[in-house]
Amino acid sequence: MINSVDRALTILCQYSQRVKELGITDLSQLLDLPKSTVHGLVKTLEARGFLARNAESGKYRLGLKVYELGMAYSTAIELQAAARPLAQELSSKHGKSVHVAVYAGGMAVFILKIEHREDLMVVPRVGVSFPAHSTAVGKVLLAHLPAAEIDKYLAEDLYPLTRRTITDKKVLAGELERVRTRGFATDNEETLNGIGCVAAPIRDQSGGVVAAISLSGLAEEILGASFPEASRDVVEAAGKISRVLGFMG
Amino acid sequence: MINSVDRALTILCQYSQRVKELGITDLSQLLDLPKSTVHGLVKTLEARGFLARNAESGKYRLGLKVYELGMAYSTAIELQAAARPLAQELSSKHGKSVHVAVYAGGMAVFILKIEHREDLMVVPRVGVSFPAHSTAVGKVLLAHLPAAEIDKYLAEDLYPLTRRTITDKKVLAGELERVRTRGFATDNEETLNGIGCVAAPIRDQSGGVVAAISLSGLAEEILGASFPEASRDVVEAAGKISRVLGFMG
DNA sequence: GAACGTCGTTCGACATTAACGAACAAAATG
DNA sequence: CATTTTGTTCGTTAATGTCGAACGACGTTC
Repeated sequence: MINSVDRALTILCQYSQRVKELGITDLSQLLDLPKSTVHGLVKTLEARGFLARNAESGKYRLGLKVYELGMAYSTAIELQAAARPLAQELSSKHGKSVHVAVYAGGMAVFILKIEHREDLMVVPRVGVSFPAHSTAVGKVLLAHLPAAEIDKYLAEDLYPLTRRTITDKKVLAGELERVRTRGFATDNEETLNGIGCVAAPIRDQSGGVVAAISLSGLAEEILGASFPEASRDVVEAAGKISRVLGFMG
Repeated sequence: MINSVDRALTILCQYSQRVKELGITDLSQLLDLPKSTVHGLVKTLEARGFLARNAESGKYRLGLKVYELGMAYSTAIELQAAARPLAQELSSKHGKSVHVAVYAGGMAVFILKIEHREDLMVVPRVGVSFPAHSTAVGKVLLAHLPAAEIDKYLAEDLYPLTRRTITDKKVLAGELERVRTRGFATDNEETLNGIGCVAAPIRDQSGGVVAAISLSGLAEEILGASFPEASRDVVEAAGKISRVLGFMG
């Protein structure tokens, strides 16, 4: 692991959809490094277009190169191509939002969203991430990780997002076991109050789970009267997408 | 400029929408560096999620972190928010595709596309870049760069994309001057045979040109009978978007 | 309007450490 | 089964990234 490279990447990781601008001093505090060290790293990132300086504030934003590369992220492109038509179909049949997410570092990162109505905006925009232990897609992805990875996740703090978020390791471990046997996961107001989700795993030709698809709506609806149909359709859509990706079920 | 960081970023820059996977050996040849050096850099990039290893091929792809950061590229988010409604309006009025692009390193990078019909797919997907000297948006962006930057661009080879691409420095310099005085640029089959575009500059509160918007269609249509209306509407849309961004014209 | 604080930037000395090539193992290829 | 190419490891060396202090440029405040 190369020190300076790791630090440069850590600088980039400070940015998010919420954190748009950071100055040299901000970064030197965040990384706990001398300003001169950060300066050198930032200037290198700027020269390659990974950071761009805001003329008025003097602070740095993410550069265009980051955007270009982000749009070249082939995994998302391929998953989107495979999932979009079936996700659209699922969404319009139920009149609810559909999301597709992948796993990374304890988070479910959303790479596709299809919203049926603007009034129920669950995921602000593609690219954001939610904790794996509270969301339905997160639980699906978590449940199919290697055992060692699951243990690592369970070892960390299961922080609550709502009153219903599962914060007990034993309970979550049992829930993940249920996800594997049932073939789908639920989120009963564990991430957002009033919102419920049902999610199922998407597999590729290797048989491994590469993503998860979910249907979201009011918890009382989706986990109530329409639950049998919703869970069936989500699992079915996930299966169809998996087959598009080359999975031989 | 820090050597190792620069090299790591260069590795990332090897990837594009066309180049999805690269192995250690591929990269060591591309960068003309020993394999062991590349190996260290790649492992660092992988540890931070900027690269991900494909289990079957053993080669490396862009990692999810790149996607997350790309979706956090605030410049594009803000421009998209400001431009989308007006671009949509422009597109549906003319029944043609509309694009918005920004400038970086001699290229026009597309950050928004609104297609009216699927049969006329000019820009494959957002995030791709086209040469600045052949496209209408490119000429607009080029024309409003600092003089030193323009000279630098003109000093390089103006490679042709079609028979009509401007490859002469003097001619292009004159064309850029016309773009500044007229307030818009055209692309008369200079990028793609049969395709014509009209583009105008988008400015922010500082008055500087931050992006360009274009209307594309069959060259004989858009640069023929509908040219007066098309150029007027594109310039008008660009002006409205500029005002949304805080420009006081 | 002057003094202060804060910002990004430059510089040089020091010691860390990134870079390299060779040798290794592992897998694909014929 | 031989051969080539892959990714990986290791140890040495000199290159170079790191750091703190000092600088100049803004913006703010009293």
